[in-house]
Amino acid sequence: MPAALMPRDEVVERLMKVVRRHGYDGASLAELSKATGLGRSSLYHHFPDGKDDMVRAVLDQLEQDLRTLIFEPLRDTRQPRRRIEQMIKTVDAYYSGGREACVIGNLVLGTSRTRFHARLRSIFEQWIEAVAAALEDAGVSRAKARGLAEDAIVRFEGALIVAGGTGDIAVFARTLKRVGTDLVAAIG
Amino acid sequence: MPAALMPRDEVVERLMKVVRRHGYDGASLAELSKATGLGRSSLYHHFPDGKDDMVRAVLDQLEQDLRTLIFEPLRDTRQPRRRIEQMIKTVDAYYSGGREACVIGNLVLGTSRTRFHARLRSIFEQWIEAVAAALEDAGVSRAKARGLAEDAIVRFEGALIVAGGTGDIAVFARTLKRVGTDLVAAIG
DNA sequence: GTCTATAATAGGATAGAC
DNA sequence: GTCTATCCTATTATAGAC
Repeated sequence: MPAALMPRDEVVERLMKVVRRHGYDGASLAELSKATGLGRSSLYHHFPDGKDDMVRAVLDQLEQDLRTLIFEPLRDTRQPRRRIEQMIKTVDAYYSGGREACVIGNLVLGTSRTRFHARLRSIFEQWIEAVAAALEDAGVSRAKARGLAEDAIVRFEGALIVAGGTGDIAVFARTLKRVGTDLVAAIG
Repeated sequence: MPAALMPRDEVVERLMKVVRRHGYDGASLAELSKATGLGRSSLYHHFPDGKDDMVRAVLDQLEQDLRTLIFEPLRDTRQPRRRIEQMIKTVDAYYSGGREACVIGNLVLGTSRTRFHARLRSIFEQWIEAVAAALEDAGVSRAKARGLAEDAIVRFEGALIVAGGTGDIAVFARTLKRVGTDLVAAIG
C-alpha cells in the first residue's frame, strides 16, 4: 500500500497552476493529470466530483494564500501606509509582475461563470474589507475607504486582463503604481 | 439554391453572444450552431477554419462596433468633456450595466490566451489612444493623457470581472462613475 | 493510494447529397 | 448555402487489479 506521492497541498498547488493558465474549460483532466503526476483515477480518488472538486480545493488554497499573504498583513499593527505598500509588492510577486493570469478571472469567465459565485464573492469581499480596514486605521472615512478598496481590486483584475491580452506586462506595473499612489494619497 | 438565411453580420452577432457568455473553450460548435440556427457544416462553409475563423470574425465585428460607438465619437468636435461622458454612457450600455461579460476578457483567458494577442493589443491600443486624444484636446499633457486612458480601460475590464464574479453589477456602475470623475478632473 | 483498462460521451471536422 | 451522415479524437468518468 504505497503512501501518497506528495502532500495534498502540493497537488492542489499544481492544479491551481493549470487552472490559472488554462481556465476551467481549458483545464482537461489530461493536463491536470500530467501536472500533478497522478493518473486520472487517482485524481478521482482525491476529488470524487471531478473538476468541480478540484476547483473547490484550488479556491480553498487561494483563500488561504490570500489570507496569509495579504489579508492578515493588512490588519497588523504597522503603519497603514506600510501595510498598503507591502500589499502592492505582494500582489506584484503573487502574479509574477503580470505574467501569471488570475485564477479568479479564469473562473469568472467561460462555462464556470456562475458556478463559484458565492466563493468568489466572499474572497473579493474579504480583500476589499482588509484594504478598507487599513485605510480606516489611517483615519479615512468608511465610505471612502470602501470605494478606494473596491477600486484597487478592480484595477488589479483589469490590469491582469489587459497585460495578459496584450502581452505587455508593463501595464500591470503601472497599474500597481497608480493604485499605490491613490491609496497613499487618501491616507494623506 | 436557397439564399442565406440571415446576413453575415447577424450570424457574427450571434456568435459574439456565445463567445461572450461561454468563452473560447466553452463555446462548443453545438452552442454556436444552435445560436445561429446554422448546422455545423454551414458554419464551416462560412468559417472554413472553424472556431478560430469565427472568433476572428467576432473580433472584426467588435472592432467595428467600438470604432463606430466609441473611438470615432471620442474624436469628434464636441467639448472633450462631453465626449468622455458619452463614452462612459456608451460603455455602460454596451455591457448592459455590467451584466454582459467582456468578449476580450473571455479571449484573454483559457487556452485561447495567446492566440489573438495582436488583435487584442491593437483594439486596446486604439481605445487608449482615442481616450488620450480627447484628453489632449482638453490640454492634458500626452504622458498624463496616456496614463489616464490606460487606467480607464483597465478599470472597465476589471469591473466586468469583479461584477461578473460576484454577481454584483453595482461594482460596474461605481467604477464607471470613478473613471468619469477622474477623467473630467484631469480636464479641469 | 495508485494503476491499467475501458466505457460513454462530447467535441471538432469532413464528405457528399440536394 | 444548407443539410444529413459520418469520422476521429479528446474528454470525462468508472471498474477493478495491485
